Amino acid sequence: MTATLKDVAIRAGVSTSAVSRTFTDGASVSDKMRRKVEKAASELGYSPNFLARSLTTRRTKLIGLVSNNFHNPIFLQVFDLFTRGLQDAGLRPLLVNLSDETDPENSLRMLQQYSVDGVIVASSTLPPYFSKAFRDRKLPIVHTFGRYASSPDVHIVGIDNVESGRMAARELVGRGYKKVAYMGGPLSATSTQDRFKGFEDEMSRHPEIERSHSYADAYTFDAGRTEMLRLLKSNPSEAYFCADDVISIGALSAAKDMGLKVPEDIGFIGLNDMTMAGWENINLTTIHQPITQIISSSVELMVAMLEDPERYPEARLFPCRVVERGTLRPRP
Amino acid sequence: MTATLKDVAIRAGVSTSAVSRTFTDGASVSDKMRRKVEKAASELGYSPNFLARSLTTRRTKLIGLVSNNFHNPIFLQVFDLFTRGLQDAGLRPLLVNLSDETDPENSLRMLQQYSVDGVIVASSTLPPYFSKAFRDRKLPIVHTFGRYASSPDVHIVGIDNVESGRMAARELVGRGYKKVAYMGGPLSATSTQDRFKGFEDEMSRHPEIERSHSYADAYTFDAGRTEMLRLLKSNPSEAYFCADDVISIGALSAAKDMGLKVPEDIGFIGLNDMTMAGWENINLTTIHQPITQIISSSVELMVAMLEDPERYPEARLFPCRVVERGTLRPRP
DNA sequence: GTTTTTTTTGCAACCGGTTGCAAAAATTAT
DNA sequence: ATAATTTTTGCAACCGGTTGCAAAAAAAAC
Repeated sequence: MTATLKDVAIRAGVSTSAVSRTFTDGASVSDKMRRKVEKAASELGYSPNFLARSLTTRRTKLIGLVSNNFHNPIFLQVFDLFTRGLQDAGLRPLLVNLSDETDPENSLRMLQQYSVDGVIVASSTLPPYFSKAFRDRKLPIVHTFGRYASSPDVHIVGIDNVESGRMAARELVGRGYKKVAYMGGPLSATSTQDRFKGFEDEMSRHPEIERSHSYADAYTFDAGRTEMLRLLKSNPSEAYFCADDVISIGALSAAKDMGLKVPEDIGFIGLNDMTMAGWENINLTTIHQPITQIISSSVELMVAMLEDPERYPEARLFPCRVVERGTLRPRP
Repeated sequence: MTATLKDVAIRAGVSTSAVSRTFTDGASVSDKMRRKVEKAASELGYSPNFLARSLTTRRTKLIGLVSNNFHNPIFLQVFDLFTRGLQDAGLRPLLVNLSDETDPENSLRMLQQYSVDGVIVASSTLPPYFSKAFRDRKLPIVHTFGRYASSPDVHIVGIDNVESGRMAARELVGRGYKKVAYMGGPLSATSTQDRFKGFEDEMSRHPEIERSHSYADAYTFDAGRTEMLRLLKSNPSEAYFCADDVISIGALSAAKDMGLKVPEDIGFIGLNDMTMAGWENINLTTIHQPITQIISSSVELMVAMLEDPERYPEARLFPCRVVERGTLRPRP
C-alpha cells in the first residue's frame, strides 16, 4: 500500500539502514547518499511509520490526555490550548474521556497498551491517588488543575484552591456582606473541598458574619440552578461564592428568575473566568484562573519529563485575581 | 520494563505463538493452555502492546479526530459525544487541532504516520476538498457537519444546511416580520454559505419582505457582537437569522446593551441549540441540530467503514426543528 | 605513495508482536 | 488396537522500522 523503508532502499539502490538514517536526525549520512535517498523517497511519497519506529526507539510522541470535565465550558479552552501546545511540541494527544469513572486502572492499561510517552490528567475533581497510579507505573505524568500538596507525588500545575477560597471570602467581606455562603460542586471534587476550606478559614476570622454552605450535584449550569432554587425557598444569603463559573451562572439565572435583582438583592462571585462569564448578558464577577499559563506550563513540564523521567515532582501554582463585573455590589 | 510476550511464554513454558493466541480472539487454543498462559500473564501484569500488534494486523484502532472549531461551545458536546462513542466502539481518538489551517496535507501525513484506521473530520466550515484528500489516500473518512452534496465524495453526516436556512426564513415570515436579515459566520465557511442560500431561496418567495445580509468574522461571541454593533449604527432589521448560536448570543448582547428590548424591538433566531441557548439568562430561540444522533451515526458509519473500506459514500442528514424560547415575537 | 585517522555504509540482530504451515497430540471412526 | 480426522502447538518468517559493530571508503597525516 504505502511505501516502506525497504521500497525506498531498493529504489535508491542502497541499504535500509541508509534510508533509516536519512530520516533520523543526528545520524551519519553523506550528502550524496541523502540526496539519493530523498529523491527515491519523494518519488514514492514515503514517510516513516512512527509506530514501527517506536518499537525500537521507545518513543511514540503520544501523550494521553485524560479528563472528566467534558461538561464544563472552560474545558473547550483547555482542549484548544492543550492540543495546540502539544502539537507545537511535536506531541500528539490521545484523548481519554473518563465520564464518571474514577478508577485509573482502565485508562492506565489502555494508555500503556498504546505506549504513550506520558499522561496529562486535566481535572480539578480527581483525587491525588488517580494520578499517582500513573507515576507508580513509571509513566511521566502531569496533573493539571490537580490538588496542591506540600510534597506532591506527581507534578501539579494549577492554582492554590485553598487560597482562591480565601480570596473569595476577602472579597465578600470587603464588600460588607453580613450573611454569605459557599456553593460547591460535588463534594467528592477536590477543588470543591479545597475552595471551601480556604473560604471557611478566612471567614472564621469574621465571626460577626453569618455563613453557610451547600453543594450542587455537578459542575453544570443545571446543578447550580437547581441548588439555588432550593436555597431561595428557605432563607437565602446575601452573597454566594460559587466554586465554579458554570455553577454561578446557573445560580444567577435562578435568582433572576425568582425576581431578585443582582447585585442589589443578591450577589455572586464565581471562579474560572471562562469566556461566557464575560458575555455581556451574563457579566459575572469572578476569580480569574490563568489557564493559558497553566496549560503552557503543563506542556513545558511534560516535555521536561520526557527528557528526564526521574525529575523530582514539583507544584506550579499560578496566582488568581478577581475580575470585577456586575454580580457583586460595590465596596462601601 | 513492562512484561512482553516472550516473558510470558518463558514463564508459562510455552511458545510465543501460544501466548499470542490466547490474547487474540478467535484463535485456536486449548483450555488448559489458556489457563496456563493467563496465569503467567497475570503474574507478570502483562497486556499486549497494541502498536506492535498493529504492525502485522494493520489495525491500530486509532481514529484521527480533526477539527477547527475549538472556539464554539457546541464542540464541547461534540468532543464529549465523540470520545465516548469511539471508546464504546473500542476505538481511540487522536485529536488534531487545525487552528486556521485549511490545507489537509500536514494532518494527512501525520495521521498516516500514526497509521490511524480512519479519520473523522468534525467541522462545519471546511470545504469538501479537505475530506476528499483523505479518501484519495484510501483512508476511511467521515465528514461530520460537512457540506451536503447530491453525490458526495465522502460520507457526510449532519444536517441539510440549505434547508435549515429555509426553515429560519419560514419562521421569520410566519411571525410577520417585514424586514429581516441574515448574519453569517465567515464567508469561507460552507455552513455559512449554505444556510444563506436556503434563507435567500425561501425569502425570495416573499418579495414584500425587505432583506439583507452580512457576515461576522468568526463563529464566536465577540464576532457576533461586533457585527451587530456595526449594524445597529445604521439601519437595523426587525429580525435576524444568525448562522450559529454563539454568533446569535453575541448579537443579542449587543442589542440589549444598546437598549433594545428582545423580542419586542428586535428578534433573533440562532442555529444549533447549544446548551447555553437554554440557559435562562440567554433563552435563545433557535434551530435545534440533533447532535447526539449526528455523532452516534458518524461513529456507526466509521465502524462500518472499517469493516468495508470500499463502502459507497452516503450522506446522512438529520432533520432540525425550531426550539421556541424568548428571542422571537409570537406568531400573529 | 603509504599509513593513519575519520567518516560512511551495510550486515544482521532486534523491538513486540502475528500467522501460515506442518508436525504433534487428541479425538473419532472403524 | 489401528487408521482417519480434527484440534492444538511450535517453528520460522514477517510487519516496518533502528542500531551496534565491523568493513569499506574517504580524508588527513606523513
